[in-house]
Amino acid sequence: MQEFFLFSGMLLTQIESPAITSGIEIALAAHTMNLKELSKRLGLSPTTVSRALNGYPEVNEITREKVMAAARRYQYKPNSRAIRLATGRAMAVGHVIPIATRHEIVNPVFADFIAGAGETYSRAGYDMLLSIVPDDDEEKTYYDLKSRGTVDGIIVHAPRENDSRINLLLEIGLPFVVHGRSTSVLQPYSWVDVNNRRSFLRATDFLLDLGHRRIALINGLEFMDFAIRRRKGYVEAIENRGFAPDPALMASVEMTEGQGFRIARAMLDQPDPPTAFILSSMILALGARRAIEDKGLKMGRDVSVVIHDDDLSYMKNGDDVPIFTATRSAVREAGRQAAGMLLEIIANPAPTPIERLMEAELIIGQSTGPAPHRP
Amino acid sequence: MQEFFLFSGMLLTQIESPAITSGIEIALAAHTMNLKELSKRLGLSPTTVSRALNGYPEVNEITREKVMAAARRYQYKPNSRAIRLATGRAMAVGHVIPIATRHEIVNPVFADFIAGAGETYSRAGYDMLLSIVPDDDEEKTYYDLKSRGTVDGIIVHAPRENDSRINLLLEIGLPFVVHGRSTSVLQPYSWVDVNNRRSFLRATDFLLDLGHRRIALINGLEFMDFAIRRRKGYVEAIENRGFAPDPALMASVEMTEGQGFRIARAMLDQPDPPTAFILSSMILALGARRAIEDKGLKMGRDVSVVIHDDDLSYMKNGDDVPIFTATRSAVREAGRQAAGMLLEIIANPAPTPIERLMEAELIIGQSTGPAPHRP
DNA sequence: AATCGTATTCAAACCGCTTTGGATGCTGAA
DNA sequence: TTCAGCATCCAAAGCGGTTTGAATACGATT
Repeated sequence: MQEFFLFSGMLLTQIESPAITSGIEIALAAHTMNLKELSKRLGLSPTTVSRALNGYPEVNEITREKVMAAARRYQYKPNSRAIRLATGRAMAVGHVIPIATRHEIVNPVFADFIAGAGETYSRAGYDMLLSIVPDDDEEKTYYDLKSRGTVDGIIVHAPRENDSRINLLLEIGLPFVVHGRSTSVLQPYSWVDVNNRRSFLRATDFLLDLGHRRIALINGLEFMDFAIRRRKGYVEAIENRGFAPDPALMASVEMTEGQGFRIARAMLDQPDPPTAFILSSMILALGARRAIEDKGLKMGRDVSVVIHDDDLSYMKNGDDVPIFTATRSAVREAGRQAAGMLLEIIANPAPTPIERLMEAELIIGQSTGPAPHRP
Repeated sequence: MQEFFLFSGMLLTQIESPAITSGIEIALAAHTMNLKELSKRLGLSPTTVSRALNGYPEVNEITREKVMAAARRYQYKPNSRAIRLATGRAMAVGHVIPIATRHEIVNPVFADFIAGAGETYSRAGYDMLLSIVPDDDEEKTYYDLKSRGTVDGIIVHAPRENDSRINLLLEIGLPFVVHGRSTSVLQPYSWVDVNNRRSFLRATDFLLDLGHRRIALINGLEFMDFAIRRRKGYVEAIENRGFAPDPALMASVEMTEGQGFRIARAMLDQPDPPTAFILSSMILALGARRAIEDKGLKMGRDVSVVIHDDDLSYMKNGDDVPIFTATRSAVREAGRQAAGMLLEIIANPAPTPIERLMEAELIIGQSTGPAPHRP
């Protein structure tokens, strides 16, 4: 390395000797082709080369061509660490995935959300940083990310009803977009969310219109904001018709197949069982369907089921005809949107936060039908 | 900003005036507390402060205490961009997630694998970089990651039977660990894998021992290396008993619920239907179970099912008693292992690659039973 | 011919840290 | 008393880019 610098130092004064330069080309190209080297080869200053490559106007077009050609030829790629230090931008966005310390569940929608976001980032030349953090020291993570300058912004996942992370991020001034909302937070902030309340209101209405009166809700854990909103929609629809929601038909659980099965079975075993289920996820629904069929009932005839469908790529709701009637909202698209918004906010720190409310579409599948007549 | 620097320049000459320093403390602390500032406050050189914080021996313990205290007090966090440039290390690991351009499926095991890996990284102070890349320009991504110095190493996901990525990575000299293996690659490389062949051999053996003779295999797409190995194990077990595998009982599909349903139903509709299924994933199994029950058959009695269970956190195979008999291998643990190996390789580039073969355990659930007598 | 504006290029400072190669002062052996 | 050796500390040179503030050349203007 020492030698290398000495030698390249010599080159500086002997730049006109093609014999020497061409001799070294191969040996060095393999090692490190950096700006200094490249400009030396070109007989230009690093300033000009940098500008040529970055499209600044104050450089002769002919020179620019030459520089571009040389960059291609020597496969010059600017060192991202140097760029980051020099520009003061991290060119990276953080996704902090909390892992509930009690039950180590990784939310399955992350995969698709992140896939969507990733598309946006790579198009914009941004990196995506993933932090898997036990949910108790999540705030410390945000603080660190900010003060070490590792990222330019953050996506907040899985907001709770009153999520302290939002205030923290506002305080420390790290740009962020929330995937979802946090009801009790009063300060304005940017978010992308599905209209959960409305989705579940419509789903419930749909079932009510079919004549169902015993409609069960199997929801996600209700410290999560989305779950609260969904329950509100469900309750609202029932009360709109002058009925009272039955607590025995409302459950709030971890969204696994097993829980879906367990709760659905328990409800079906009640004296006055539900004739319809509304479920917060496809995975819950798979369990519920099992419970229904275990009881010798047929889904869509004896028991109706409506789900919320995040349209996960590996968990499609039927390939042609949807199996489940569902309120569908593609989480991947939400990922794209959130990422786009965040980059926008980073680029020009917005005066007013951006809010994007996506409506889920109600798609009719084979899992719903008119309420059966009571025996 | 201009002003700030001017002012802090004055401080240099007036360091002994506590009145002034304390006056500025708050105003500045909020903005940027960097090494230069911190050392100025301490009346020490950046060299010493840096060494004190990084635990170098050539610094007086009393000085070190003071430095540590000041760092805490001013909440000094070294800028990660600067560290990275200065040390030449990225302190980051890349996970390149290929998205099949045709069918945009995100492999659901990624979430848990990455959760496992993430634990290891954050303990070691490494960042995790996620690149979601259409699988056609995946190689370009690796090349970029290397030459821009964005990461110190890479985890290769979802290797195919003859995966060109491995040779590429060996060539460009970027440390990596493969999650899985690539049969046709001859050069040695580091990997973590489940013994897929053996798992499926045991699963098949188990069913054969129960008297099953018509055992169907619903496998993942067989350009994937793991799928090939699983099929080998299945075929081997059958041939070991002097039987011939029946192509009509072997399918290779995308691992979705829908495909599981479709293939299982088609097989059950054959004249000589299978009495048992071996399935490459839990999600396939959910579909197969639906097909079985749709036919009025009972899983575990009329039709046996064995699955491979990656032990995904949101897709547990029963909470107490396993629902499916399964060859289980926790993908999250694989993530931890792979990450650990990669960091090890980065720390001291190993002379010989590390290989870790994990055995899956066969757990007996409620989905298997003796082969029913033929009518 | 002198002056000016414009186009083009460059030297040097800077981003915020690490690390090399001395300095400095003090202790204890010769 | 002298000097090697050790403990501490520091100035300055990187790391590999970007960016500021000039310098230079040249055709156009007056």
